[in-house]
Amino acid sequence: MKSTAIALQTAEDSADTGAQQIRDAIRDAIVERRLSPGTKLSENDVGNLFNVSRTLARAALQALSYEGLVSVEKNRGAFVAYPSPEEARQIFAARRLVEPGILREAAARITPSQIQHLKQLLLEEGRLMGERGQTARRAEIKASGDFHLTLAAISGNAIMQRFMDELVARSSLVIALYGQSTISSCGHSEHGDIVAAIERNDLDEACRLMLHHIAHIEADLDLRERKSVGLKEAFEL
Amino acid sequence: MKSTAIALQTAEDSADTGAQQIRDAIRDAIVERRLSPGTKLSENDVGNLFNVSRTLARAALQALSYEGLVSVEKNRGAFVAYPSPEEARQIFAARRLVEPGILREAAARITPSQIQHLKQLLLEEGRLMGERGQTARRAEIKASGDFHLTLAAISGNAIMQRFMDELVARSSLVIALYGQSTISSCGHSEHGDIVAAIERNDLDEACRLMLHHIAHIEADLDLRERKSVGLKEAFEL
DNA sequence: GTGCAAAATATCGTATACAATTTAGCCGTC
DNA sequence: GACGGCTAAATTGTATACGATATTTTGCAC
Repeated sequence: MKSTAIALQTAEDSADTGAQQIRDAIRDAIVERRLSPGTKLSENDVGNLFNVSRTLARAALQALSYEGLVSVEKNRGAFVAYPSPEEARQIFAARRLVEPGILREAAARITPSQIQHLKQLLLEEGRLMGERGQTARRAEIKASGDFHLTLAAISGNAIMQRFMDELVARSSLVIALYGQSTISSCGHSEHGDIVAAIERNDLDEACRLMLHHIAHIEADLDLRERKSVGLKEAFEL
Repeated sequence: MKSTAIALQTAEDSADTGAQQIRDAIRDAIVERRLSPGTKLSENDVGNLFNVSRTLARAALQALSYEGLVSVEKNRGAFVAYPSPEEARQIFAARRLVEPGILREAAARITPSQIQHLKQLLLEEGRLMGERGQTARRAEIKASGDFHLTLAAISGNAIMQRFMDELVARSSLVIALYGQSTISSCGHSEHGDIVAAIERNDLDEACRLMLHHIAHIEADLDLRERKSVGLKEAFEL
């Protein structure tokens, strides 16, 4: 198997050049659920896949481990993160904690053209929901997260934006693991409601809706401890 | 110069072994202000200082760059971060955003022994304020941050705790750069007030005090744009 | 055929080596 | 004396190499 999916933006200004691209490519693959939780990411394989040395592969995996998307176990290797139910709860607790604040900040600074941009996103999201197929599903997942990330971007705080990046990405992992409903991106309409509340400047309501929205996503999860079923238990009985 | 200051905790379970120690050592040096913003951290020097190869030095610097304590510029090297006034504002905005929430969560779960622990910290902090000398000053800086970090730990959310780690460390950098008053750790008494409010279960007041406290720290900063004064301007006139 | 021990294999941890880029010094010209 | 370009030194970017640790396989005894 040769290098399959690269094709990302050219480059940023910071960080080491090569590793960044690999990092982003893997990150996208995880967020779009082409890579399942627990999948082993050996440095050799990653390096071969992107035609770089283990050095760069390793750097990329390290970077991903800082965001919690990959867990590296000493002398054993790197794996796509497999968040525990407790971790999942903490991720959503963190989102409940920060997203209302981000929303308030964003609403305070939002411009008409940015509102337009948000609506554009919503439209796109709705369109994807109608389509069929894996690619549409993946795009939909991404679009669903993009709504929250765009709000963070509008808030104008780069630090919170980066944090939300991490939280949204990890949320995607959690949903992949524990999500029940087939509807991957829950409550598209809820996004619309939030925008509407922002537009009529009803911040308290917007925050309430945001919290409701997050709770709604979380409610779709089945966070019972799974005892790594891959063993004989799966076949007994 | 040989290896000077190591002596940290032995090891953790995750991440690569060696780089972690170096990372922590440099991190401590930055937070305690033994390393000034803008100081160049060449991979060679770091490696020599800790008697490891550039590989590990590089990994440590990369890790620090993810926390925003070090900025690596492509093909130019790594430097102790020199946060811009805008960055400084965002750091404190982020703290105002998350710390009340963390405080509420912590207060809801806090046990008597943890309250005791907090008071212990306060005592230690007060003791250090009385002492003289660089080492006492450094310990005081660390203790001041530890109060906020302990609260995050008590909240029981590992994700928020890690985020606070980053925010507190970066705050230390900002204060080193833009702080005016000689009193490095402002408002020790404010920490005490917060604990008191928690103890009598007055959460709203505790949050109010926390926000006031953060604002107080920020008010001591002089966040005017400094046009990299290292040039001729410093000598003209 | 099952269970354990030991070699073989795969994979990670770290160091070293080489290529590419930037920075500093030098020299000649204007 | 100041400016511009050229060469040399220093520093980073990436690859390869070697030793250490974990995993799998093999072989043998029971």
